[in-house]
Amino acid sequence: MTETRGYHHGDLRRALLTAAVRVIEESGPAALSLRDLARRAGVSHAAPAHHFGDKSGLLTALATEGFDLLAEALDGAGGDLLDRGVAYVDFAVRHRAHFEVMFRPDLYRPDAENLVAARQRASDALHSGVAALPEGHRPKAQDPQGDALAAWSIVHGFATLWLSGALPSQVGDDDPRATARAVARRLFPRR
Amino acid sequence: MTETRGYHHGDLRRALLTAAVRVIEESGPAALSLRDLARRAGVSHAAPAHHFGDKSGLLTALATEGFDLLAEALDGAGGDLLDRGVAYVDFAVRHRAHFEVMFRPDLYRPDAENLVAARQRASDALHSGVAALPEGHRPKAQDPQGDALAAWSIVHGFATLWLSGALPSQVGDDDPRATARAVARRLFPRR
DNA sequence: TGTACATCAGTGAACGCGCGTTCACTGATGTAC
DNA sequence: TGTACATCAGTGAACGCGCGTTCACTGATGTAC
Repeated sequence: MTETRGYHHGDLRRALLTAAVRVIEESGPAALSLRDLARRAGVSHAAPAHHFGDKSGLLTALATEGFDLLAEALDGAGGDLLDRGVAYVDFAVRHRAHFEVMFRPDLYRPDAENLVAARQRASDALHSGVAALPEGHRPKAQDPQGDALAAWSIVHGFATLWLSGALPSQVGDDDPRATARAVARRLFPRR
Repeated sequence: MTETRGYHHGDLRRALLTAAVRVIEESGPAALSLRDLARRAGVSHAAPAHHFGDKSGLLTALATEGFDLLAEALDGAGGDLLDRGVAYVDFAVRHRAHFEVMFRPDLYRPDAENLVAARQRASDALHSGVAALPEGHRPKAQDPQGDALAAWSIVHGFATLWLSGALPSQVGDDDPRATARAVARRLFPRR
């Protein structure tokens, strides 16, 4: 399993981020420690500081990556608002570690340059979906801002509830995407 | 400030819960430590164990209280589904510490008897709102389960986004209730 | 093709800290008679 | 009204643990000439 390696790791930065995702998926962000990540990467406990400085540096990198992945996922979902909503939920489910960190700005440095840029890209992707709606398909043509907020709320809420395990066990257990679609569709009855 | 007290505290259990709410509001649940709570309550660090056993015992009590407060808030909001949705958001904003803990079952013991009962009461309150909708006011009369899930998702999503500070700064800063109402209304265009 | 040197990545020992938990204890309170 | 006793709430000392951070170091890599 463990490949022998020389003094240098090769891609420790990546390895630490991957290990962090694993830990967060298993036990949540609170369980994260740099020493543990170093252990998992097979490296001395002081090594992580080299790449991230400290814990919040690592989480800033993770959140940044998350916002970029989200922007990609939304843009890759096409122009249909419903598809984009489903893509949002799908992202949250498949990248739950990133997702959890992204929406806990107390865990990282929300003013970091890279992070701000990535968050903006995700925000643009989120709003361009609503803006691209053909006339007559919007719930209320007068208020695209409000439309976007409502759409964001419903998919974010579903994703959050699903991830926290708050939903009754029969609901969307095996296929959150289909349930998410059914839920989001209620916002846009004309579709 | 500090009242002199004898050997016995009087209501240490309550004092510890109140201190926990304060800490969580300031720094999140991860920052919680029994020793710190004991310090804030002016009591020796071993005292909390007497009332809650351990940290997850304390958080179980906090979550239980939260579900009960939520059930009360929903039932007190009357029969209008929109009012109930707003009450949900209002609860989250005014009891953010409870709210945050409630939806992180990894922090407490989700199988504790009192907790299960309180959660059930909250769940009943949540669904009775939808069931009470007069015919014709439901978004889809065929699927009240789906209606409830959609309604829950949109208010939960808005509350979560608002609490995490993810919303652009102009949105609902001073009055989340009004914004929540506008958002939730989109689910029920007939109202 | 070889050598010298700068730079970078990772090491390992050491530190101090706050934490949870345990345990024998003591002070206060309530109740039985 | 008083006394004896059980119960309960809180104490304080002690323990072992994992953590973050610092620091002088060493091994590996790349580049200039």
